[in-house]
Amino acid sequence: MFNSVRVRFAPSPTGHLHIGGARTALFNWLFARHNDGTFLLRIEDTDRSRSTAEHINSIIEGMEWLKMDWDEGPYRQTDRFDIYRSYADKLMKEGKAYYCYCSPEELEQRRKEAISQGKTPKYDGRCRDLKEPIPDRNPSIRFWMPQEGEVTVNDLIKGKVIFDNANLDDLIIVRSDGTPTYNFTVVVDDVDMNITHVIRGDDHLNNTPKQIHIYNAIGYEVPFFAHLPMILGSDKTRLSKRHGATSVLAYKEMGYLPDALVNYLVRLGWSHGDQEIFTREELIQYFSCENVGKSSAVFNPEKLLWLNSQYIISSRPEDLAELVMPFLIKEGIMLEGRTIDKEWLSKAISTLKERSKTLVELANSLKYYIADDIEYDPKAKEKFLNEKNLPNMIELKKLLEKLDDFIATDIEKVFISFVEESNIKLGNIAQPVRVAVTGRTESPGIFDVLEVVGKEKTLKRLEKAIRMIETSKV
RNA sequence: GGUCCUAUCGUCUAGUGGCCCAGGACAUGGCCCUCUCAAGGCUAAAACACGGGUUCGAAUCCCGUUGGGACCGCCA
Repeated sequence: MFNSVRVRFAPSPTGHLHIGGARTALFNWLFARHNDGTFLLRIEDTDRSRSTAEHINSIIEGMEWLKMDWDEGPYRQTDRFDIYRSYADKLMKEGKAYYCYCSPEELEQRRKEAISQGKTPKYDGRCRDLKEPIPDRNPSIRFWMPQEGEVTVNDLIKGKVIFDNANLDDLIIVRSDGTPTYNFTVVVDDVDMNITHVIRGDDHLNNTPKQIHIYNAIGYEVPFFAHLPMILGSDKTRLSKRHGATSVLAYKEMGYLPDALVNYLVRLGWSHGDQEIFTREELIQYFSCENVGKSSAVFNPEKLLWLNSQYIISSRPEDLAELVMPFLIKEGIMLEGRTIDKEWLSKAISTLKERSKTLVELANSLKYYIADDIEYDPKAKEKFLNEKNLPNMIELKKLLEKLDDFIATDIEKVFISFVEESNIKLGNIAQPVRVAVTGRTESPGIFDVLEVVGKEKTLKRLEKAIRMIETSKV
């Protein structure tokens, strides 16, 4: 039994935080929070040539955006080389590791040969019993893997998985330049950081038996393992750039809500009966490795989009007003630094919530509320802003001018009585007005639109439309 | 090629031997609501990969086949 749960997310900063990584992080985070444990962030940057500070920042930004807070770290493996060194020395001293003088080129050549002969490429162990160093060569350090027997991985998700030791390679734990390698650093760190549960992608399942042997050699108890199924693209191959956006921050820019992404990601592989939408609290309360599926899942952008629209619908307009602000500026709908009446904006948003699937869509719809002037959609203009509708528009404008309280219920009364008196359908007047005021054929209910746009702008826009029709008449 | 994982509607999944001639959700079609567009409601079509066992009984357990995926680096 362990005292308390300690889990970690250990990304390599060779790219942005992507969908797959984010889900791994999320499951770790949920597991920690559910068990009242500790969640740590560890940057695995031992590959110095491919790791960048920019990616570290981007990963952290992604984590923060998704509101997955960590209790310890971020640790960086490059800060911990002394620790790996001491463990490597210990293994050398105990005869559990040895110097290997084979050069990468030689190894590569032997590997190619093995493959061409149809054999499994495997290190032949030729340096194991070397008594004398080979001069003028910097050796790497290899771990002496047991050659007989088997290891079993007791996986919380996959169950019991048995590996034959004979298939395991003597892997390099320290490169010839003195830097440690992945399979060694993970074990040392997980031991050193008292990790109780290793939750990661199942692409690591095959590494696990090797790591277990390293745990044994170092003399530490192995943690629990949970290997998560992969996320695939629509063609069932590993999710990559080919499948569209894979960076978490790209979804931020496309106007997705972090909670929606989290909700979508958690349902890829995990379920709780038939429930589709969860609050964070529910996720933390319900999450368990037992309910994680074993098979890989295909990433489905349409369902994510639907979830996002659901989250927008259930958000408070005031909150959406804050969230949409950067998009209004980015889309050039609002000038940076210009102030806007928050209460009015919230009212506008409440009419738009259920027709916006993303914050970008919301911002674009907000355009006809905020802008001083509107542009007509050419087709809409042609169909509704014409001579046929002109008399009605003129008449309605007159009636609206007389209205003191420019609120939806009163506006509606004006429309209804006008429609009854002139014996036309509501649509016959609503659509031309809609185009005159929004420039489009689709919008929230016209009475609400007019109220939000306000009397002054409404009349101005109607006037403009009327004049435009009149001048084009000649 | 070797090793390992995996297999329910197009997709995400419920299902842990009888409650299942398989339920929910996205997407798709139809209808309702309606000033447009949505949202919402109703509804339709849509799956246990295949073959053997075990069992009174199998989507569920076992074996095989096939399909899919991952790993086999001085990458992580």
